[in-house]
Order: sequence, then structure tokens, then C-alpha cells
Amino acid sequence: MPELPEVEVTRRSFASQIAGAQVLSVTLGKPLRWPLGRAPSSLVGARVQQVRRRGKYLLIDLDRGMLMVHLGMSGSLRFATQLPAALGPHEHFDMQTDRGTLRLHDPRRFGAVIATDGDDDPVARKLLDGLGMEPLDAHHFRWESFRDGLARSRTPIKLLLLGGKLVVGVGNIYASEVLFASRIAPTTPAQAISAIKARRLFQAIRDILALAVERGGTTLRDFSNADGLPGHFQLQAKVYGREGLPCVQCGRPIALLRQGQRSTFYCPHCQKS
DNA sequence: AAATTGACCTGTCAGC
DNA sequence: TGCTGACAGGTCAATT
Repeated sequence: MPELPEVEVTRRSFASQIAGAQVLSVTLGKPLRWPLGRAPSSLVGARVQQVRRRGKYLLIDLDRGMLMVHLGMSGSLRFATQLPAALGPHEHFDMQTDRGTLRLHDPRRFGAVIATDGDDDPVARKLLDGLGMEPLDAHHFRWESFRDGLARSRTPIKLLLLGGKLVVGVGNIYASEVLFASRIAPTTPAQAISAIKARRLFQAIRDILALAVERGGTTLRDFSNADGLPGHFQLQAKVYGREGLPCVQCGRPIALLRQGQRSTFYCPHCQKS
């Protein structure tokens, strides 16, 4: 479910509500991708300061430590005052505070909640170091760095975008969408992309992710923010999930391709190397 | 160093 | 109806 826009929409939907809250108790369901990292009771009494995001990680700063939350493939967060006391079968992390309860729902359990000492904690460093540029941060997402990153790689551009080493947050849906918007074939080796097209791709990543955040996420499936609301003005995918349907530009059928065991959707007529 | 591939886990859907 | 296989929005570890 969650690529950068969905994670950012989630962050915005509960960050200001949870800021200043004091942790009352923590309950765990089934194990997630990684263990919490310390006893849940050690979080009790801590105060939440702010909620940041790095790539697809949510970083919840506490007055002692930092909680890292990743939604994996199927995770979603709720923050509310009135939640059922008992955890459902797919709810695996629950943090009660004096302002409400933060609860992770994650059927596939590819997500993670990790308690660390902060940004410099080795566990946090291991996960966050090496992540690429933040596409919605103008200071970090630099055209020169992006262009140089493309020039250094022969990897097919779709896979390079998914990799997260050059730019973070572009997942399987948005990778197909930004390549369609910039009219680049997904198999094109990164270093073979012309300057003109690279520039279009750079802009498309910024514009499409920003628009998706504005609209509250994608239209696919059942994404909802931490208020449990779906968000009414969700972004329409132009190619993702549209195999065989007419291209919105030229009317020819959208094609499906497998790259790195993931589906890529594209228009063979509109997108060229 | 860069590029593949497999693994994690559960739900859903198409086809027989 | 039930079974089987394919697939799903992510990413890390192990292997070439």
C-alpha cells in the first residue's frame, strides 16, 4: 500500500495530534519484520516530540529515543482516542498515550516498529544511511546529483528508481507513473537517458509525488490515513494496473512487463528509450 | 562494486 | 465448493 505519498499523508494525519503525548503502555501482537529492539515497557513514560519521515520510514522522536515505523507492503496506522481495547488479528503494535492510541494494522507483517536511541543509534544508522535523496525536499533533491546518479548506472531506469539509493520513496506504482509522464521506456539503462528526458523525469518525480500527497494518496485499493479516512481526491494512475486498457495519450493498449519480479506498466508507443 | 535472486507472510482472486 | 497457483504498494541478505 504505502509509497512515499501514503507514508507522508499518514504522517501529516497524526503528527500534530500525537506531539506532546505521553506513552502509557505498549502492546505487541505477532512479530513484525524486526523485533522492537527493547522491552515495550521501556517506552512507558516517554513523551512524543515530533514525527518526521525519511524515505518510507516514519520517525517518531521521543524525549528519550526514537521509534521507527515502516509500513512494509500492507501496513497502515491509526491514531484515535476511541479504539477497541482488544487488538485485531492483524494488529501488531499498539501504543497508548494520554492523547490517543497509535495502532499498526499489517496483515503481511513486512512492516517494522523499532525502538532506537535516536538518529545516531547503530540500528537507525544501518537502516537510514545509504538512502537516496528526498524528492520533496528541494535542498536534497538536486538536479546535478540526479543527473550524475543516472550517468553512473547501467541499471534499467525502473529498477534504479525502485532501488532507493538515488532517490527515495518511488515505489512500484509511482515508478511506472513517473516514467510514463516523462515518456521514458522502463527498460532504458539509466546512463542512456538523454538530458532532456532526465530533466523531465526529475520534474515528474517531484510533481507526481507532491500531487499525490496533496490528493491524499493513490486511488488503488483501500489506503486510509491515521484518521481512518480514505481521502477524497486521490490520484488517478495513468498506467499502473491498466494492462490492455487504452493509453490515455495515444489510445493503444498499455503493456505489462516483469522487472526484478515486479510488474511494470507502460505504453510501448509513448515511452521510448 | 553492481546485478540478480530468494526470502519474509497473509490475503485475494482467477481458473480448473 | 474447494483446491492451486499467481500476485500484491517493500527491502534485506546471500549469491553471482
